[in-house]
Amino acid sequence: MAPRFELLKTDPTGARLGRLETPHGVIDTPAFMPVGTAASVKGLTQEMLLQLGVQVLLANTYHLYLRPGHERVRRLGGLHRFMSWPRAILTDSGGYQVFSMAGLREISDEGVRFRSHLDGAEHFFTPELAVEVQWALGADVAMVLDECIEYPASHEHARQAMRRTFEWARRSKQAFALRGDPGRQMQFAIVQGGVYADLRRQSADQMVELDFPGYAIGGLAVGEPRALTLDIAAEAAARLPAGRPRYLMGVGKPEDLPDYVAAGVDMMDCVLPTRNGRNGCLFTRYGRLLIKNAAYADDERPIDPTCACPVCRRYSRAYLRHLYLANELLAPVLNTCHNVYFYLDTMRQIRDAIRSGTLEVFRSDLQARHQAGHP
RNA sequence: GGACGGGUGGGUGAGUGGCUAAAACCAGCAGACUGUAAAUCUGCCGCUCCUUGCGGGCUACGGAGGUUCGAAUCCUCCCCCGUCCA
Repeated sequence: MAPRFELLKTDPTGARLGRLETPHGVIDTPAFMPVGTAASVKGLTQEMLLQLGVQVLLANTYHLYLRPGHERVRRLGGLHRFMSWPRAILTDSGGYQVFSMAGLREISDEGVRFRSHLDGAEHFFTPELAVEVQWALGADVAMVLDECIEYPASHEHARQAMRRTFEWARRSKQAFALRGDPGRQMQFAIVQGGVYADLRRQSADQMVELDFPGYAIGGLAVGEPRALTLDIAAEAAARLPAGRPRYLMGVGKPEDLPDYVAAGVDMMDCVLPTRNGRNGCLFTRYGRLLIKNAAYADDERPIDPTCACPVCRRYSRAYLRHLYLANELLAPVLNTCHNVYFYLDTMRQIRDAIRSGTLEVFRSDLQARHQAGHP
């Protein structure tokens, strides 16, 4: 299979410009992927996502396995058809749920025993099952099951999780090979190792040895200081082959995105634009804006006067504040729309900056704006 | 005119002698949120003072007075509101 990732340019900062081909269209990288855990980016319709220019979104293997069930999705023609999404989908494996549902699961080398948060039923998740589910869903990019650990964690604990994640990656690759149609789906490995640089290097080397079409860096942004996130991400990224896409999982704040890109990351995803939008936190070039603040009660300006999104073109802060306080359904919709646009637009600007060799300028401008705050 | 029931902090509404500046919820104010168990969660929410502390002072449960070491809670009178009987 010919490599589908094309590296167009590498910036002196380490930032990369590229494109990833999938059965459902091209992903221009560096890319931001909105999170649609349950086959829905909360608050937005697929039509809105298309209009915003989303090229790829995330869905979650574990959640869709529980509900509506991967076999049902398969019968209904696969996830793209089921949710009427024509572009690319990357499914997370359920490894994050190992972390986030720590109270509801028991982990062993064989796999993870989950107690469903929906009905309490037990489910045994294995690397092989994660492959099977993602195959049934028909994701363009499938992630291997990994063990995402908490922060802080001891070196020994991180080493164990790294070891297990490697073993699972090996099994995942084997299970994936049995499917026999690598043109339909790409499988990405996940580097673990906590915040320990030696483990990260080791984990990356191991995964590269197994040879995957793409590599993710997982287990970060789980509570550690941001500088550490960046250091470890860069440490891991540096070990990964230049010709393969690199996906930093679960990041980040908008002002940090260019830093991750400069660390050599090609893909990112994060719930911040969607979740924070629902919670009234709007991202702008000048930093966060909490729309419920009394200061905006009579403010006729848009969220961000320099933003070209459908929300900023039409609605005032005063109105958006009213919607939020009144608990109107439009509030999360409009807030999420703005935030997702903002993330995508930031990535667009980052790609432009790499192309024109001005990423450093972009970064310092961004930093200056954030320090200055809202005008 | 009579018989019951009721008047509590911005709202609804607990609380029947001290642990009560007074539950809970709502509203309001502020903050958090990083591969989504999140349209969620946290803090503040009578006034005031400062050496910001499980700190001091003041005011407060319709009104006035009383009983008591101590009252939103008990007693008396009055004023409102609701229901029913005349």
